[in-house]
Amino acid sequence: MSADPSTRRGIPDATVARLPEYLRALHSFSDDGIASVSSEDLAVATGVGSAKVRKDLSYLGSYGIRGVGYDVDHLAYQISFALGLTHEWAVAIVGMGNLGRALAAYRGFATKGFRIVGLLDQDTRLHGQVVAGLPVRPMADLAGLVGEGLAIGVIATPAESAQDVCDQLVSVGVRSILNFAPTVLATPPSVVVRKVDLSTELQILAFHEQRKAGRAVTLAEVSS
Amino acid sequence: MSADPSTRRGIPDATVARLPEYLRALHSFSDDGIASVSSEDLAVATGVGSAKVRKDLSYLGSYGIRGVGYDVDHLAYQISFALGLTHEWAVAIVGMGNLGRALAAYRGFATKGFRIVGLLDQDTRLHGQVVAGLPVRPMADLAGLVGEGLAIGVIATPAESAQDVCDQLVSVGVRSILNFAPTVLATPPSVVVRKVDLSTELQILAFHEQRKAGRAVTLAEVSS
DNA sequence: TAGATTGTTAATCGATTAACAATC
DNA sequence: TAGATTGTTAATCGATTAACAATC
Repeated sequence: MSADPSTRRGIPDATVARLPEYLRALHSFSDDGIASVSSEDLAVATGVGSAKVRKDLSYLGSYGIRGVGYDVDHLAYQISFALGLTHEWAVAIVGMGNLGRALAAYRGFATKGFRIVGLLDQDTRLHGQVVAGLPVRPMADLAGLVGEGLAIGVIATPAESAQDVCDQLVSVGVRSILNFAPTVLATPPSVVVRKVDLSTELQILAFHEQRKAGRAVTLAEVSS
Repeated sequence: MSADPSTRRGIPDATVARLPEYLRALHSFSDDGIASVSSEDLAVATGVGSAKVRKDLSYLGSYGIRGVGYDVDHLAYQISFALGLTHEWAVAIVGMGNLGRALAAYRGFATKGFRIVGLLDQDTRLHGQVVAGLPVRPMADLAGLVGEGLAIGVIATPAESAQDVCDQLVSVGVRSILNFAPTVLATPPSVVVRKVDLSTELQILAFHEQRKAGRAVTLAEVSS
């Protein structure tokens, strides 16, 4: 039984990355007044494949009912619990350029259980400026924020200062970092870094686009 | 020999996703005046593991020299070629909210071979407004942009309008889409969609943070 | 030649998928 | 009971890794 707590640890990374997607779909079903869904319903809503949905959910425990499906609200709660979303997480954003300001203004965080508790920048000229209702603060305020529960740091600085900022986050005890700067960060193994890189995403699309263009040329040649 | 053109197709997805990272490292080496690097040098710069670096590069061909390493500029060119970055790609951004504006202002695109050729929004009140030097245009202008070479569409709208915008992009012939809206897009199989979701990233970090917090509690209990 | 480093092999690991017994 | 759908198994697939022969 994978509901056994002793085997409940060790949810595969690929599964963890899909859990937020299922959660979003479940919230949407709940908003539509749908109380129960099958793995096939979730598959259609997330584009994931019903066998994979069932396998993923089985890592959390046995929360479905054979012949019936999954209770929408109960499953949503179980996924939230597994992801650690049953309490709020405090987030700080470092780097108040265009991207940092956009992130600070983004409403999606609050509704998902993340609270922005600090906006920071190394540029003293920005200190005190109000962005999305919060004052921009100096890096020296980091330690105090950690005392207030800061758990996750978001780096939205240029590449050049990202490692320095990362070191400061790590030194005050932040162990989860979301990095938007286009650079690889060196951190101790205890720190988890996830990276979002806009140029990398476009480059991967370019690779596929080029392959499609290549095929189109081949077809054009064949048909001429 | 994997340099054989007949086997050069079919670079694994995981490898494609790492090629931009190698390319960035190589540009950095080149800027520092370094002409030749080993797979170990690239491993350190990218955090990837030298065996994986060599395996990844072997899918492109045999561009290294045994006992010596890789010529920085030549390897950078080969990766650029494989990714389809030897010519410019035209990009349109749809959705001129905070995020869309930040993306429009981002300098990183231009230096990587992507040119923003259009900013669009469904809101008529924004039309004509100038963002990052370009006027915001109505969705009806999309078809014309495709005629001018538009290849990649970036969706930076709220979730509610993302599918509609996506359908419009697909209908005019855009087959590569980068989606920042927190929703799953339905597209024909010929369209490649990549998704960047800020909330999902934070939720994955929350999962790991929670596991660490759980361990810390256990340790605290043991040591008390 | 001696030392260094690639490119490739083969073993291992982790993720996906189809099928179906269990069971509501 | 008959129909539906889960949870799990086992096969398959793809990615990672260590080791080393090839070779500069």
